[in-house]
Amino acid sequence: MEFKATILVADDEQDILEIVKYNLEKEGYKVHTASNGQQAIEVAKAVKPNLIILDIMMPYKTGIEVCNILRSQSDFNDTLIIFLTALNDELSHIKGLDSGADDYVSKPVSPKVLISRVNALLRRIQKDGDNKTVSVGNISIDPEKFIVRIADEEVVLAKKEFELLYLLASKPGRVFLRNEILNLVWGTDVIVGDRTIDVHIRKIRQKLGVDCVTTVKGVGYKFEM
Amino acid sequence: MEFKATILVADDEQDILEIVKYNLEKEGYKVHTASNGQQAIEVAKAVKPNLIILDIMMPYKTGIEVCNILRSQSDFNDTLIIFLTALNDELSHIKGLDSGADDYVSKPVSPKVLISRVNALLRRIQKDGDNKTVSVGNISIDPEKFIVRIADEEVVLAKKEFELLYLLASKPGRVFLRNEILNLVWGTDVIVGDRTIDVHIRKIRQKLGVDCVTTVKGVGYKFEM
DNA sequence: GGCATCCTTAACAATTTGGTAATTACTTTA
DNA sequence: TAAAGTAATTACCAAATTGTTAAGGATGCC
Repeated sequence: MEFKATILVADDEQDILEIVKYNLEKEGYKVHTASNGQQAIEVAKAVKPNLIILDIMMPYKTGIEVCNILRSQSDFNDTLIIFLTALNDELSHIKGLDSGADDYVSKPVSPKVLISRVNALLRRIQKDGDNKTVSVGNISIDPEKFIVRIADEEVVLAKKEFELLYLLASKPGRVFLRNEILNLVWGTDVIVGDRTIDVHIRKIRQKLGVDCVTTVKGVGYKFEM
Repeated sequence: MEFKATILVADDEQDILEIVKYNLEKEGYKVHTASNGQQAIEVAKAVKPNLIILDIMMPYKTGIEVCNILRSQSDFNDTLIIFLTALNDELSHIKGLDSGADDYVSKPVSPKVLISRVNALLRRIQKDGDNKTVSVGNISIDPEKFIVRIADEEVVLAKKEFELLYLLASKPGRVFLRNEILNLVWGTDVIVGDRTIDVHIRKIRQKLGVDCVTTVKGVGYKFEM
């Protein structure tokens, strides 16, 4: 993955949008922006960000409304939400958090502090074992060297095949839904047909020779020995 | 679960300790306390809290030190840490978060806001336990791996069978009306005949081999050993 | 440019599944 | 005990899902 995470920033003040965007990008995040509530929802649906920084007082829909709408959709269960707002009273603070947000930050705030808070939240959901070699049974998968070994025998996989296998093997036994696979291997912005997954799975099975990828009909695939 | 979660509060000011403890308990949390850094570590190891509220300036060990020590132990990977401190400068704020804490709150803070923040953090963690393995007797049902085990023997169920069994087993002993089953497994917008449930129940019983799904005539079905 | 490899898609085959109907068996009630 | 209501069983078929193959465009390498 190229970016650490994808973040959507929604604020109706252009200045703030730019400052925040600049600082987040400097930190290695992929940043999208929206300048009102309605737009925030649209962009969120389109790019499925990992985290959303929301102003509260915005035209069309307030941040609170946006938060409520997103929280009511299971697609956004894992999406972190930070309110970044000039509203500094206790009640807003509590209302913001209780509406399902993960953090509430009052303006003005230094970019550094904001970044630290973003990092802190994302740290929690960051995938463990990011670039580590996975070993299951006599199969080992090394994402750094891009090598798969079966009983010390080297197997050459193409990029997508490798990524797919690595994903499945990163949590042996766990079933990955077709949707999850699409999101995690292909990304949310690429649209590929369902057969594509099958074909790659087939190539993996073919090349590995060992039957270690199991189909769970109607659900997805899993890796197991 | 008796308590919503277990929380450790560490502060050297007795007043604060009591106020925070009182408010957290009112909210349904199990609360332990410590009045210095060293003690905080000991209590943490003893009770394995879900969340720790740490003052920074404490005798023996500062909150930052406590945080670093705990974060270096894998036992406390999932333990949430909130700094609650009078240090209000930007640098402390950043240092606190970057040392691995999940939130940083400056004193003075209203108990309500603190509670909201605690709730917000714990909400995240508890969501993870969403699809968790259900175990009753020697049967375990793991929705992540999509596996049913009876005394370590793996049983393969089809999707609908699995969903149905998982529903029943999620509340052992509780009777699910046919209507409930239809709504929860098939959804409200799908219309299927009554016999359909029977047939799936039958397949489950057949595949499991153990008689753990009981018919309650005229009412519905329940799971029990 | 020519060649090889990779990714994706389309088309079709193979398989699994989920649902229904028909029949039988069981329970409850009158 | 008969009748009515409810559930179990069986077998079958349609729909959904996945497997397989082949082909074309894209990309990179020599």
